[in-house]
Amino acid sequence: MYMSMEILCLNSMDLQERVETELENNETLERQEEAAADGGDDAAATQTESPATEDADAPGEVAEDPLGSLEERMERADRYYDDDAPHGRSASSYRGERDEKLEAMSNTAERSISLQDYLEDQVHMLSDEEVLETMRLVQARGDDSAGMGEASVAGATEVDSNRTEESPAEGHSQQLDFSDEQVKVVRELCSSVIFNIDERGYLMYSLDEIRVSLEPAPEMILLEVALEIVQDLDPTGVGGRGLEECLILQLEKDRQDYPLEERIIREYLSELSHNRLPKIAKGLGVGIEDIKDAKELIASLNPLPGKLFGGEPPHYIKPDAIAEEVEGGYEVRVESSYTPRLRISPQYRELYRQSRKDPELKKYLKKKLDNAEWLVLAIRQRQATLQKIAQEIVNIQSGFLDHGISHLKVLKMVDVAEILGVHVSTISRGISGKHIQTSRGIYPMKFFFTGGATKSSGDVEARGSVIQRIKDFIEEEDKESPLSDVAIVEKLKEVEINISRRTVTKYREAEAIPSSRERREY
DNA sequence: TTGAACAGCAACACGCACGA
DNA sequence: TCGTGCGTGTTGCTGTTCAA
Repeated sequence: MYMSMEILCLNSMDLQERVETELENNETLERQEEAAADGGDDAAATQTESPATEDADAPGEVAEDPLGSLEERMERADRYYDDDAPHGRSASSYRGERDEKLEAMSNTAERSISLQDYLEDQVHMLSDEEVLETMRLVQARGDDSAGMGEASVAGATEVDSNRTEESPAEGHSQQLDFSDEQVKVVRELCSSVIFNIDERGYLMYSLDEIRVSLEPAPEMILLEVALEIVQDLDPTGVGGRGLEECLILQLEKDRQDYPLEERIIREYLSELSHNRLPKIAKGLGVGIEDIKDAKELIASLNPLPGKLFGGEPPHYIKPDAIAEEVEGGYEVRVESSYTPRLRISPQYRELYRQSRKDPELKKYLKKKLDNAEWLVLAIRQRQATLQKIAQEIVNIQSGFLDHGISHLKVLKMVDVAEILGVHVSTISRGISGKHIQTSRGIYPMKFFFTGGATKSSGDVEARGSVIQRIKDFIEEEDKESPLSDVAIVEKLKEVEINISRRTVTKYREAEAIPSSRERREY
């Protein structure tokens, strides 16, 4: 049973892998479709001897086996799979109908281009003239800074100071000759800069650090040109050295002046994130309305431009069970189409029968056939157990399927275990890592097992339902005077849900709902 | 082979104190 | 007034062992 428990624990994708491994390692197992193509004929395989009786000394003396001979059991195992096809409907048509849905669920997305590749492509597309243009711009900025002297440098525009902060001296002393060689070097340095951009789209290291990491170390002004080029690429904001520069770059790209927004980003970003608008207004000496407008514009910027690209490939889930609506209820079908349909090879059965004179071969074949039989039956048992558990879950949580999260009921594994008459560990292993497809989407089976809060009436409300109530309260609150967590506790008490303020706070945080201060609209 | 019993662990819920 | 951190008790899940 340990072994069948092992099969029960596997989700459909792991089971598929396990079956493939078994097919590779056990020649007595074969796919049914392969067998059909080979013209395999089970009926031709006559029962002449069974491994269950092989050890009996006297011929014809059959050891008692309540399950019957191994071959009988093998035949049964094969029939189990034959029975798997829905009755009254050909397996092929049935499969054909759901193929589309399954394909939609399991198809793999085209590999998305990485941010680095996207940026590199844009650099390759740049003409030499565009590179030279940026070189002239950076050179002019350096000349201006040098001309203004130290006092003037301090008064230079914030953006310029931001862009040259890495190299206050080099910009003045270094000169560009605008040669083809320098253009080529700048292009190479663009690749170095791009290489040091993280998945957020931010430059991970200072230009100084990047410079010393290169062999030979390039002139700083060329590295500045490279960064300038990269920061001008799409997506806007890429190559910023932190959130502040990232946002400023996006404002600049708009080719309009946003002095208030820039000051807020530079001086009050932390206050802005905590919605402390009055403090910002007071600090900048402007009206709250202006701050609100500025906040709206800043909120429209993308703080993580790199997140639009690549990253981890999406994780596709193959549901292990599918809940389908039937007249007035839900019916669960365990999804078995990902796992090859198995059977025990008639050729090896025949070989086993003929191996009487070769004890070594016979012993070997018996072991393989036993394993094959066990696997076929264990998979069958897994399907049955999974079907029962999933059906019970769907029966209990049908309110959720009909009406949504607010109707999710409190459900413990022990409840389902009691109903099905199995041990709680069977439920735990049965749902582990498995998903069920419902009309509301694909959910981990664990999702349906949830604790909750006890109401004063003695009823229990599921955690998800309590969270939904909190969300509803917040949705309806006066935005100028949002509900504090204590106020939410009081409102929950009105509907007989008694949980502490701390619990409300935890729920709110889990749902990434801002605090009342942060929600307040001025 | 099955499931009961147990221990270990993690998550949850709570109270309290403290600081903004 | 509210958010946050910490310590503690409770609950449920999981892994392991062992007896029937």
